[in-house]
Amino acid sequence: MKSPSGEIPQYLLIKAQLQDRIARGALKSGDKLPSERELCALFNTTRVTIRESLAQLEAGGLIWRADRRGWFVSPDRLWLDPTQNTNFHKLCQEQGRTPKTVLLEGRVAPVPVEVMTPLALQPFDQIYLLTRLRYADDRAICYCENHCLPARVPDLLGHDLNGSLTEVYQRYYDLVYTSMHLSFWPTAMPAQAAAALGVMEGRPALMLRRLNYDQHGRILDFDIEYWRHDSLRIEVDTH
Amino acid sequence: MKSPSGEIPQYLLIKAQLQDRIARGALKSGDKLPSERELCALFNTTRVTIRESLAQLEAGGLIWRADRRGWFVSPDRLWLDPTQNTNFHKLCQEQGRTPKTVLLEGRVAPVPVEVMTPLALQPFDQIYLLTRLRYADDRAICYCENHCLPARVPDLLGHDLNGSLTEVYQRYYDLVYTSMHLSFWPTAMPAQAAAALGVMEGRPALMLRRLNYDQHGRILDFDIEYWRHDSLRIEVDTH
DNA sequence: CAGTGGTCTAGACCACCCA
DNA sequence: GGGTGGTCTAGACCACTGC
Repeated sequence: MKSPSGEIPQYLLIKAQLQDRIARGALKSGDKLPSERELCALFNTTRVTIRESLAQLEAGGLIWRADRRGWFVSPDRLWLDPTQNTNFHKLCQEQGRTPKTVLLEGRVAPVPVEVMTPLALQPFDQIYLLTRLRYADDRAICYCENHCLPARVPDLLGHDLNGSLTEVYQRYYDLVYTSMHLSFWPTAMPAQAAAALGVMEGRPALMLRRLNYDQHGRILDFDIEYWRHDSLRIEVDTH
Repeated sequence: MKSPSGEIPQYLLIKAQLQDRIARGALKSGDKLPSERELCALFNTTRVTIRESLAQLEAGGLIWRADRRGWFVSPDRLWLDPTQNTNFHKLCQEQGRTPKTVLLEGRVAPVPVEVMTPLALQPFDQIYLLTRLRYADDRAICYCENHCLPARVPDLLGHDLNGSLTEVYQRYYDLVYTSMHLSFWPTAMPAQAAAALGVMEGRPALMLRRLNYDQHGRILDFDIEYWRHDSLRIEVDTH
């Protein structure tokens, strides 16, 4: 059955029907959608078409896919005011979610080129590179690389980095995030972040870069974060 | 030719090659890519596979499609600090781009539900609804709906709204944008915005909502903007 | 092991754009 | 009118998941 000329394409009709079921609560946050082949049978079409509908719902942040496990209805977005110096754990708790941060790797590394300029370093300077994964309600939603200056936080790797970095800074180094320069834009999920988050490489993501300053106005560290694009809403208040 | 087991899929290899050509400048901003069928021949594969590669490059903001005209290399992103009260025209000029704003429609309308609460209105209150399209270098990049309060700006529709709204507010009503509450997240392009921007419905987009206040701290208006997701970078400085 | 999603083939027809 | 992208069909094989 072709979509006749001038009409709305099938995949948009299917998308609308699925969207409707989600809006009406017939499919709730966390629910698994029927398998692609079941959807094919339901809507009497082929997988290519079904997958076009699913991809659009994914782009809209209504559903997400767990690699090879199927499609699920997305939970509500976490929201974040980047100008407030709150940390991830507090944020989650205020919004009724259960936070978790896991250190994937912590090591000394030469400064990556794209981080060199913001951190005002030379090509072969060394930094602490922390790779961490953030969860809300046991769903991995953010892959995070912290580039920290050994001059500011000597022996950083000796501490437990599975929690809030803010608190480690404050407790052991007497350093407080005070201001920052933040930039972000939609991008494609890079391979490493994709693998850690269990999403597919190249799918839409939200990239966030943050250059942090301490209470003395000195550069403190530089973060690069990749968020699942359905998991975050940014709120800024200039009052 | 199948991608043998355990190897990198073809579409990622093709994506990488195209990405490489763009990075090396063999394909420059604004250039048109070869047609999909030519790419099929070049990489010895089918359109489904090629289109997967192109979709990923699009998701990453490296290329964009002009409906039924082909694929083009994206220009650099405009950047915007939402906490600075600058307007679109100044922004473009500072970044060496040629701005243009076109009024698509201006009319009195009942307040849409999702705008009612932020504007502190009642269900059947009326507003001025402006629908505008913003261009940088003759490429439509932002579809914008302004919901303005008749109480603040009586007779707004009597003025020329093809330029900066900021300036109209200031010149004729002595009102200045002073603070705002801003929220945004990645979403799918809705039908109306898609049609105006000449992109396809459902493709990734960046949605931005802004509640503006005047110099007296009163609510002034509410904007909903849809940006091509490859055209904007947000920068916030909390110094 | 049955079924899933991930990837891919080799076509097709259509509306629309541009020359 | 030839070529483009937009949509769709009807299959296929694979690696992996979950039972």
